[in-house]
Parts: sequence; C-alpha cells; structure tokens
Amino acid sequence: MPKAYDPKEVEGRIYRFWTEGGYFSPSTDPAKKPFVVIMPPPNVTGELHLGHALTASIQDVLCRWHRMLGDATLWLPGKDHAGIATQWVVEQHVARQGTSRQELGREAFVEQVWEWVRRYGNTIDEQHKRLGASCDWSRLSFTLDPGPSLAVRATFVNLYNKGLVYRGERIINWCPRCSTALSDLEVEHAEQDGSLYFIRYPMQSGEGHIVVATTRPETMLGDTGVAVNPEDERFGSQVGQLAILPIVNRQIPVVADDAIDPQFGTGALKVTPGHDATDFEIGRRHNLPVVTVIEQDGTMSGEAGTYAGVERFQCRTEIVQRLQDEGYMEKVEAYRHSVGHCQRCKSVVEPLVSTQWFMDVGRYDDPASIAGRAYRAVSEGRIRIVPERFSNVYKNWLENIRDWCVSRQLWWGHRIPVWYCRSCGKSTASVDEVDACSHCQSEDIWQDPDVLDTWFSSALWPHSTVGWPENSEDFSRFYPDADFDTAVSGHNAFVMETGYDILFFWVARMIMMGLENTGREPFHTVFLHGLIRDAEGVKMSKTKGNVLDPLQLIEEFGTDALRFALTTGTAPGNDQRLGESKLESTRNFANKLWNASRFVLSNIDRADSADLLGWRNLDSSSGMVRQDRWILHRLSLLCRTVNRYLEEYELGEAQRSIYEFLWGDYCDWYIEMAKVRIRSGDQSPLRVLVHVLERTLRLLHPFMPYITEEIWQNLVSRLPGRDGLPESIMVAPYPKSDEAKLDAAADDEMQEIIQVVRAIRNARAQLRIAPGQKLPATLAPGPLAGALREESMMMEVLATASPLTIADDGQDDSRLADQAITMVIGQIVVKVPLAGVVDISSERERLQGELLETSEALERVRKLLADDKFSSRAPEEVVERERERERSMEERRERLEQVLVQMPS
RNA sequence: GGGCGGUUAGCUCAGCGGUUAGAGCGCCUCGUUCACACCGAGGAGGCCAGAGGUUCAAAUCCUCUAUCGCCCA
Repeated sequence: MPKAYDPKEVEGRIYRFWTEGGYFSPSTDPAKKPFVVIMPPPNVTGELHLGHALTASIQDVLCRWHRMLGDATLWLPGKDHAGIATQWVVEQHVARQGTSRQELGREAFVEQVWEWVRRYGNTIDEQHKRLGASCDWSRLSFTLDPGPSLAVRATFVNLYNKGLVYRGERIINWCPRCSTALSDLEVEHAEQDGSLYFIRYPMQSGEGHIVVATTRPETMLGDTGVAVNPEDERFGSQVGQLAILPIVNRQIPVVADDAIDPQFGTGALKVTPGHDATDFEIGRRHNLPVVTVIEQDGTMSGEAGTYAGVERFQCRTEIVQRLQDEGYMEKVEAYRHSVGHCQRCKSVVEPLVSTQWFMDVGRYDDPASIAGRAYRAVSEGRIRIVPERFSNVYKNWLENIRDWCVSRQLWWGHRIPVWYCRSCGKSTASVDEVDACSHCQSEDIWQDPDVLDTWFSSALWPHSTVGWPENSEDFSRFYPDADFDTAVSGHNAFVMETGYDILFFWVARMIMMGLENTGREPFHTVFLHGLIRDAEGVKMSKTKGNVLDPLQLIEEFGTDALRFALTTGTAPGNDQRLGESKLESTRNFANKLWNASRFVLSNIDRADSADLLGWRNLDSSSGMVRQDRWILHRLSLLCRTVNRYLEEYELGEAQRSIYEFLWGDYCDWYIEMAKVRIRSGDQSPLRVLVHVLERTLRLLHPFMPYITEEIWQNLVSRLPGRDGLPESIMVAPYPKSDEAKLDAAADDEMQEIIQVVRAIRNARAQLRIAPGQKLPATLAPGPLAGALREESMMMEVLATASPLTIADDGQDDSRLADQAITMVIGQIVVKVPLAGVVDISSERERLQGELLETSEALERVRKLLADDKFSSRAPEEVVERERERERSMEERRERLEQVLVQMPS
C-alpha cells in the first residue's frame, strides 16, 4: 500500500467492482424490510453542483447504512425534463443555427430537444457515479419515460373526471420572456426601488377629484374602477359616483371594498382587473370589466390606444410624462416594493388574465380535499418532517395555498390529454390518444396545445417510478402498502430527503398527489438539509463566480473527503459553509485511516496466522488484558452511539463520533500501546487491532465508501477465518454494540492511566526536557496500584519516563519532595524528580492553587448534596454522580494536602 | 405585515436541561529512522449576544431587547 491514500487510483476501480457485483439493486428476499429513498429528480439539463452532491451524499449514507442493516434497500435515481429550462436551452441552440422554434414547428423542435437530451441528458448520472452513489441504475427513470408519462395522463384524467382539474379564465403569472403561465411558486419576489405615483382622477360630476397611488402607472389604461374602504370617511360621498380616467377618458365607478387598506397611499386604489391579482378579485366582486392593455410579449395592446405596441416599461415613462404635462400627477414618492420575477429567467412577471388549466386543491381544513389530506398527513404525524420546525412552514404554506395553475405554453413536456370538438364544442379527456369526440363522435377535434407543469410529473414521482398506475411488483414492494402503519412500523422505511428550499415544489406536492392517487402517504419521513454557501457565507452562484465544482473537489481531495466534508459538523436543516480548509481536514482524516491501516496490515504480514485466529469474534471472557478490554469497550460504545445518531438523522454527530474514536482512542492510544507490546514480542494485540479496525471500517463505510472498501479488501484478504464473509464491505452487516464487551472499570482505569501519561509529558514540556531524554518518575498509586503496575511498561514508553517506579501503598517517596515536580491525578501522585531544575516555591504555589480550586469545587458539591431539594428532586442517577464527584474530590484534596505537607518550606 | 432560524474559542461550526462547554482550522513551544509532516507531543484561547423569568439545576426551556439571515404575503 502506498504511503498516502490516492483516491484517483481507487475510486473508479471500486465503483466498477460494486456495479459488477450488482450490490445497488435491492434484495428480492421477501422477508426483508423495505427501505426506500426516491431521489428527487434533478434537472435533465443540469450539471452536478454542491447541492446535488450534498443530497446524494446524505441519501447514500442512509441507503448504505440500511443495506448493511439488511434491509431491502432501493435508492431510485431519475431526472425531470425541466420544461422551461430545457426548452430555453434548446431554443438558444437552434438560434445559433440560424433558425427558431417557430420556424421548425412543434414536431421538429421537440425532436431537437430529444436529440439534445440523448446527447447531454445523462451528464448528471455519470457525475453521481463519481460521488459513489449506490443508486439502482437499472431503475433509472425520466419523467418523460412511458411509465411516468402514463401516470401523468392517468392522474390528469382522474382529476378531470372528478372535476378537480378545470379550465378557466383567471389572472395568472405570465413570463413574457418564456411566454408561458407560471404557478405561484415559480415567481420569486424581490425588493426593488421604484416610485409611488399619485394620480388625480377627476370626478365626472365636475366636483373635485380622487387621488390614487400606484407603482405601475402604465396599467391605468386598463383601469375600470377606483376602490376605497367602506369605513374610510374621507371618500364617503364619492362612493357610487363616476370618475374620469385621464388620457383614456373612460368613466369608471368608485366602489367600496373591504380589501382596501386605508393606510396605503391615499386610501384610494385604482382597479385594473386585467393586470393585478387583487384588482381581479375586486373587479369580480363589483362586476368591473376586464381590460387587457398588455400583451403576452410585454408590449401594450390595442386597448392601450396610441400606446399600442410600446414596450411596457417604456410606456410607463411616457404615461408618467403625459400625466405630468397634463397636470394629473399630484406627486411622486420614492418607494421600495416587491416585484415578481420568473424563477427561470428573472424577467419581471406580468399578471395577465388568461385561460389556463388549474388543479383544485381545496382548502387545508377540508379533510376531503387534496390540500386537506396533505395537511393532516403531517399534522397527525403520519409524515414526520426532520427537523421538526419545518412542519410549521409546510402547514403554513398549505393554509394559504391557492389552486395550482398546471398548464404551460410550452412544447416540451407532457401534453395535456384533452381534445376539443369543433362540432359540439365539448372536450374529451383521455389517457389514450383520441380520434373522435367522446360526446358527438365527430372527428373534427384538436388536442390542447399546452403541456403540464414539470412539477406535475415530479409530484407523482414516488409512485410513478415504481409502476403506478399499474399494480406492479415494485409498486407493492417499494411504495407503502395499505396497511403500513407508522404507529407500528415507524417512520424510517420510506424516506424523502431533499433541501428545505424545495419543500413546496417537491415534497408538499408529492404528498398531495401521492395521497390523491394511491390513498397513502408516499413516505413517512421528510429529511431536509440546508444550503451550501461559500467560505464567506455567500450563496454560491455562477454569476458571482464563487461556485465550487464538486468534480474538481473530487479531483483535488477525493470523493470520500468531499462527502465527509459535506455532511460533518452540521446539524439537519442548517445552512453550512464549505471552504478548502474543511476539505483538507477530511482528506487528512482519510489519510490517517489509511496509515493506521497500513500499520495494522504490515503487522499482519509479519505475524503468524495463529496470532490472528479469532479476530472476528473475540472472546473477552478469557483473561484479556486491560488495554484490549478498554478499546473494545470504546468500540462498543461507539457502535451504540453511531446507530443511535443515524436513527435520529444526526449524520454529522455520527461522523464526529467515528472521527474521534479512530483518531483519538484508536490511533493516539491503542495503536501506540499495542506497539509497546508487539515490540516486546507479544503478538496478542494483533487480533484486537484487526477486529477493531474491521468494525470501524464498517461503521465508517456509509460515509466514506471508497477508502473503507479498499482497506477492507486489503485487510480481510490477509486474514484467516474468512468463511461467510461477504465479498464487499457494502453488504457486510453494520456493527451493533456488543454489550458483553462493555467494561466500565477498564475504561475508568485507562482514563486515569492516560491522564498520568499526559501529566508526565506535560511536565517534560514545561521543563523543556529534550524529547529523547529519559526521566525517572515515581508514582504513589493509591487504590490503582495493581492496574498501574500492569501498565507500567506501556507508560514508561509513552511518557518517556524511565525508570518508572511504583511505590508500595503508603510509602510515598517524600525524599524527592524538594527536587521534584509533583502532580495529583485522581488518587495517584506522580513525581518527576529533577534536581536543580524545579523551582520549589513556584511548585508550591501551583499546588496550592490546585488545592484551593479543589476545595472550592468540593464545597460546591457538598452544598448541592446537602440541599434537600436537590437530593429529593434530581434523578437518583444524577445524585449518585455528584456523590461520586464528592468522593473523588475529597481524595484529591487529601493527596494535595499530603504533598504540600511534605514539601520543605 | 406574518413566520422561522442564527448570535458559543481568532475563524467556521457542533452541543440544546445535569453543574468541569467541544471539534476542525488558525495561533504558540518542541519534534525528521520505528503507520502517517495529509504527522506526533505539549500549550494558550470562551461570563455560550443582552436583560428578566421557570427549575434543585439553564449555553440548553419561557418572555422581552438588540442584531444578522431566510421564507411567506
């Protein structure tokens, strides 16, 4: 094995080994419990960014862990067709070839998009493979595949037949650049500096005027009313009268409506039902006509009179000028307000009245509605969101949800399966292609030209990818079945993992549609992670140029280091920063593991195989030495801790525990202690070294899959007793805590002994003793005499203390008092004699300081224990711990006093 | 306007009822045969934003304040 871990040499080879072994496909054993993660489908135009890398790393950890637990684990990968984004990319592509979507026509253009998808659409899959993702590529799905497409049509037709999708004229969000309708979710609001214009509308009676305030003066051309709050006394007499719209000279009524905020502007609102969602509602209530003055391309319409054809923002400038010239503009104030932008192209969204398809999701408090069922799934705990605080965010969104605009004026996507009849005017919805009207059998029909929102198909993903609407084998196995009860079976078999920024787009809609189509929740745990920011805490974006490319990071640090860096030291749902220094530290950790393993392997190579027998199941009953019992105790605790953290989705804490065990307990102490024994000819630590390493590799495997597999293969191939060992670590059992190996006494003793070694090292450093120079040390051992004698050889070497004398109990060597540095560790007194170097008065001062500190701490504990309220109300366990603390501090104080008494004054 | 979150060592973050608050990075001292300088040994560094409250016990729970950030309208 090379001296440093070289990920490049390992990763490709290991991934091929896994794929060839078929380990990524779920077990077909019906006795095994399912564990299912459906990957939220990334965009087919996409390339892997750190967000994907994080998602995949977390999902892979969960899946590898469950696979090792023996569950039938399915991690299903896929992609969505990303209607707007993909169409836009290909439109630009054909533009460069000097043509256009319109020129090519629908069929030819869609073929071009397919061509593009065939060529570039699998980029992200290949990139996921670099991450070590153990998803089942044999089930790779695409939203436009036949299965998911059928699911889309079946869902639409079902909803149509129930009357839950409907076509209607509503005000919608329109993106003039993408020239399509958008759902509320696809509009991003951003604060912008603008102006608030105060415009006088003269009263028709000739008596005075009413002043309205607006941020969008150009829409006045489409005004059909003015609204005021009925309670607002300022306008009392004007309600019911007519005002004259300047420029247009249209007569418009002044109406009273509760929705008007008297505090905003002048309290009078110009009503433009054609270009504002609130105004549309007001207009409806008061039967105001809808006048559309802005076209779908963002220019003014014929209704705008002389402004027809003028671009909307240019028109604003011209209107403002004219109102000023003609004396209608009372004043203009600077005003900061929120403006909607298209999520994809960032154009300012135009509210427009348009005929679109909508999904009636109902209300959150109607248990029979789509939104209501989704609401209750979470509020009643059948679906648990981790971290819990996002439950409120989820519920709050559903409480305010409005019908979902699902039609898009695009060519790329699932075409709406509705045909209109020119003969009878009725429409037909059908899963299969239709060639005649279902009402009058006329063949003079045409299909709706629009496609469905991409998220419509994503919402079906957890059931459409496993075969719904067919009752397939996968559907019955990998989708919760009708009698799956979270109260009995828990929440951890069907998990949705994604970023919190996608809670509404994906998760909420998947829950809504899963319940609608199958009657069951599509998953029971929603595990949300946070955003990755750059080292300065700024959100990464291509335009800012602060993106870190995961593939480049893999090149530089290795996949395992990247994965570990992404998921360690973070709490669920929290944003995190990623910089080079974190990657360096995780790469160093991988290297540490590599080298510890090299040490173990080189010792195996030198050993007799007889010394290794029994490494898999160590028998702790047969007089194992303290060091071995200690590391096995620590390992058992670690197994317990790691499993518990994983169950709680605390991946970062799980990793930190492994890191600390491996680097601290195993490398810093156990290996160093084992070296002393091995050098003295004792081969007994070998099987323990191997046993602990092998289990630690398995514990770590879900997080660092490549390096653990590489080392594991190297390790087990050299060991005897391999019968029944799996071919790959990824299908080896995940280690469980071995309760029989817990040994608190060994742990306590070793902790004290380690403290003694540290104390001696510390004394040497303080006194600037050259590292190689051996110093004698004397221990007055107290009750630990036996343990200290047994470990004295190890302590001598690790503390470079020689000779290390352990005094008989009660025979402290007071003669050394005036030339030694003295330390008290628990009940052990350590003396390092150093004639001429030790300043006795500062020694005394230091020890007196320690005595004072101990006395004070002791007083505090005694006071606490003397408090009846404490002993009666605190749990027995806590009281006992305090008693124990009291005892140990008393002993320490006693030792310190003795030492001080012996010191010459 | 409504909601959520952050404020802990120089920096980035864990910890989220049990009294003695941790890690990584950085910093200081020392160290090159014996797994690893992508390393080892030792060390410095924190009234856990502020103020009240609940509790035997608060960084941790509650209230308010300040400040930064996010989501929804």
